[in-house]
Amino acid sequence: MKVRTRFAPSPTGYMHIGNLRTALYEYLIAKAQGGDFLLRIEDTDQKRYVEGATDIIYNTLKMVGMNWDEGPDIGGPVGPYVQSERKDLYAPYAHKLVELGGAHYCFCAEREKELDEDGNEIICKFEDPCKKIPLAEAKARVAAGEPYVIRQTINQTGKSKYEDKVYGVIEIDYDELDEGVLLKTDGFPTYNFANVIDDHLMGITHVVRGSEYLPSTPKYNLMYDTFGWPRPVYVHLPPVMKDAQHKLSKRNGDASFQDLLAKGYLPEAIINYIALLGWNPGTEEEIFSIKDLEKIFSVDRLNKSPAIFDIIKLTWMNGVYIRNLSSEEFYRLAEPYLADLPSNVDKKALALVLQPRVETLGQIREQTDFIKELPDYAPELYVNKKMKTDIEVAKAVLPAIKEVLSKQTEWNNDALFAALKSLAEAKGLKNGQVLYPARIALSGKETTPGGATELAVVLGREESLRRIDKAINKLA
RNA sequence: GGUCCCAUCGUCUAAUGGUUAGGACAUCACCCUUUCACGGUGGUAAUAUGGGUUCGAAUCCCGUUGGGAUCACCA
Repeated sequence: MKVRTRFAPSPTGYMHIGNLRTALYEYLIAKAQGGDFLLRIEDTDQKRYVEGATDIIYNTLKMVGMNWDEGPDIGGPVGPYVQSERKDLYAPYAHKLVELGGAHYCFCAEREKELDEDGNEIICKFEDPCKKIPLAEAKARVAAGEPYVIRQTINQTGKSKYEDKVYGVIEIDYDELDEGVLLKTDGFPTYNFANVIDDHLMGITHVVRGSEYLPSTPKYNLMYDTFGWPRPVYVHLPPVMKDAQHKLSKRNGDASFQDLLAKGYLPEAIINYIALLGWNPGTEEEIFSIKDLEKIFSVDRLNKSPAIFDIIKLTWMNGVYIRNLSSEEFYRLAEPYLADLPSNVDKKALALVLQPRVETLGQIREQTDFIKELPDYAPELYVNKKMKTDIEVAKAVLPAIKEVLSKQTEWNNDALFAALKSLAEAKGLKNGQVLYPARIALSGKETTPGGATELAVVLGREESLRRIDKAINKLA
């Protein structure tokens, strides 16, 4: 049977990392077996709907190359793919489940959380009195227009059992299971119910979701069984954590895909990194495109313990992707970050020296701020033991540098480097004793994208000479 | 609190009864170098804990500890 998986987000805001990773694994499980990946929007909670959220979902998936085979925008044989558009479809199944003895009508008021004297929530299992109402009587009340919900009926005793692809056999006592609402007063299904119906109707073979559903899965199985439908293969995923205690969450502004993009992370790097958060290929390679992953992904190598999201390793990996870019491609990506530099700056030359030096595009700004304006720097910057330079050396050599540079006709890196190198030889100095002071005079910074002559090329002749002049005056 | 799940370097992970417990990020040192990076080489660093089973345990079993999840007319 052809593998079919689905990504079923609710449109409640931006895409957070844990969500994206779930989508990725769903996509890969399907693609690794030549199966279909579907997109379904779960908007049964009208209160939480956020305008524009579905576009974020579409854009994110497209940007990272997770193309869906069926979905709200492109349709498919088992649509519609938005739950609110499927609304009328659920109630008949709910009523059918009542007939089959898997559910019952309930007329209780909405449950409110009870708190004890310390303000802690009292946890107790809900015993639904409506379960005992004879079906005929319940139907009469429904027919009379009394508001009702349909609640799952759980009469089984003993242990429920199922196998999860990553966690193995899970056994839970039926006693622990709550008789949850399936169809709400407003006629909408709850997530629990809509999921079962949709997954079955859409022919989903592998249900992939967070491990928080591990304890409630027996309830789903009960419904599949009562309807006489085959249970899907379950793949529960451990959470992505912010630290040892906390899950990465939408609240508290934890990194979302959009945040990372804004900071200059590449979609390819993000996908590569999160693929490895909870899965490994079994080899020592770790740089993979999504196409590579489609070939090698396997559920067997999924991990069951939570993984902490480590932005430092992501940053390193992003650097790898940046360095692997062609210089043209890097320039294209870097250009927006170079936009407010003076017009005389040779941005292409600058991009060339920047590429091996940044790990995110966002770092371009901080590395190039000195170009627009020479920062006010301390003379002590001229002191460097390894280069054997200090303020006196700088004082002596800067005027000579100025003279050489002002005579320079060819203003490119090789020519400038040759000129300064012969200056050092003529003066009996080490290269560093000329180049280090020149670099400081040009940038006013301890670390810079490139050496002295590279900076001179970027700044241009006029600005370079002006800055060296300024340095001479500063030290005088 | 009941139930379920998890536990290897700081982090991501490999090792499915026999390895000097491997790799990557981070960190440290050195080399390269026109600073800083990049690149190269090397180092520090882990099986939570106590019992079993076994010739042999990170690996299997039990307890302990620690952490997470779940118990909504949210998904």
